[in-house]
Amino acid sequence: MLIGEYKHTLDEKKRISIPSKFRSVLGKNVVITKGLDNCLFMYPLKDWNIIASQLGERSFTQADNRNFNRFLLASAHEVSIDSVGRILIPENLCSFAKIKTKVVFAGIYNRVEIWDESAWDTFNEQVSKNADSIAEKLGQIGAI
Amino acid sequence: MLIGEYKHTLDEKKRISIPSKFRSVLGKNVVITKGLDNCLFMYPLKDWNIIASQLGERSFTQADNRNFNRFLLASAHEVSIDSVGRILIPENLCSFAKIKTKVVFAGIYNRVEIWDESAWDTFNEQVSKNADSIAEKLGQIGAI
DNA sequence: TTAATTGAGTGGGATAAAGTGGTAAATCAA
DNA sequence: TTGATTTACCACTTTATCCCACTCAATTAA
Repeated sequence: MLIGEYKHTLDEKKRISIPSKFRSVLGKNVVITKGLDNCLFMYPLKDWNIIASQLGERSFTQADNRNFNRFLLASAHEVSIDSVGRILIPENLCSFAKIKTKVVFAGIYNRVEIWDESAWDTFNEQVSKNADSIAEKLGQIGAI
Repeated sequence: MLIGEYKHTLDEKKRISIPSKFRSVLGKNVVITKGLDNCLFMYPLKDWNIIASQLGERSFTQADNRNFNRFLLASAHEVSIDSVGRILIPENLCSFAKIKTKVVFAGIYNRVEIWDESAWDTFNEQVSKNADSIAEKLGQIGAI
């Protein structure tokens, strides 16, 4: 399972090392794509394949399907983890997530979220404030 | 699976190189045709044959069928990828998609979309803004 | 407590591949 | 046959990938 929060630095070549705790779960090849709330999602290849095929099988005749697939599938990149545990973050994803040099990896069960540090801090602060009320809402609809 | 976003340049001879990641999936011969939202669709030959036969078998008595088939089937071109991985984009498709020199290839599961760069940027910006709400919609109908 | 060892994170250089531009050969039309 | 257009081939430039080396922190043993 992917849990925990780690801060690493992006080098000049847009390389960044994956937290070592995640490596055994992620395997050799992972997929990175645009996530919601301006972060990036990273999936182990086999989890990604399930998600991608569910999305990809949907008809292109519906505009919502087309657009969401453009968002998630077109921005996805399969990247492989190098011999010392690093990946290359593709240019367009880097700029989407406004990633500079300090990066946060957040393990969220079956995916890893990749955030620019300052964006993470800001977002996290907001969520922390509202965690109580979000929890109540989830409780009401039987989520927890 | 065809995923990822790549920017390439069309040369004077209307040649453009296919992203190398796509080549093994696409094979030697591909079909390009008019796509929705003013882009072009490119399919591996065998996937195209399936789609084309599904469309072709719909009755021509329905005006919508006739028109959609005119749109998709009539504008389709089979093109072959040359020794260094390039294709020629047919003139009429080029002007349909308003392609100038900078071109975006977007891999969307079983097809590749070909966009003029500026058109893609504009469109994508809109989609990114609405990604949250589209995701919620798809989530509600059990897509993800 | 201190030194040694291990593993993780970071940086840089060499090599290979991808992308692009141009020229020569071939095909077709006038 | 000649000119024009298309196809195939070759070459250069840039980008990406791989590999090696160094630093730092943490853990373990003397």
